[in-house]
Amino acid sequence: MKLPQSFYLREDVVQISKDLLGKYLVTNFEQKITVGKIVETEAYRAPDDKACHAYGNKLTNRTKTMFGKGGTSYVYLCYGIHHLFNVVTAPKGIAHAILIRGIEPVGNVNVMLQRRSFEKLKYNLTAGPGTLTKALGISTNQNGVSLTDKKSPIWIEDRGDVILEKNIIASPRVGVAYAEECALWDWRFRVKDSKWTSRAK
DNA sequence: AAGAGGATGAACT
DNA sequence: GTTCATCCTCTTG
Repeated sequence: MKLPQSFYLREDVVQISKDLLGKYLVTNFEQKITVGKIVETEAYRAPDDKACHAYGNKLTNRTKTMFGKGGTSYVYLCYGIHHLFNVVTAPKGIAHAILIRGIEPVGNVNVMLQRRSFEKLKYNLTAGPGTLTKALGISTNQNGVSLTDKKSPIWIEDRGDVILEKNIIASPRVGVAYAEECALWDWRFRVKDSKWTSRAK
């Protein structure tokens, strides 16, 4: 079943990041439904997190999506190449977001292979925030869309999988060395033993 | 108006 | 381990 708005409106973005592990990210573009099980996430939290785009509650044309109501998508272009998909959480006005960093392909895998120009299935099909968006067909066109509307092309499902706390590995976030002391926070979460997470650096 | 740099990935040596 | 593709966003003047 589709996660309800209440799931996203909570204010503990770190807890929600862990809750998202084992949930299913689904997209539906051009009548092609693709599904991936979430196995890696990262939390970002304004105003105190220096790694967050909205650090200090900085409001710009880009970050305004993060201030929206929990349960919307935040997609932005990274390095001019990669479209990174985030889930906005907390009530409107609080800029929290969760970057989806890794999924395990489980539905319509052949469509994902096509989108990535892969001949056959390999672990790097969907490991990493820039690759999974390509496999699922997500781009900055979907910035700000709802994840809970009936007609939304992106949503997240709970299919009953439970990831035990002991099977969640927490570590520092990747690529945020500039964030000083916040770079050490263990806000990156992944499912232990999953082969579909991005490689640690 | 211009310039620097980024929540990365892939292809190199 | 290193390099580079590539463009939007934000800061500065």
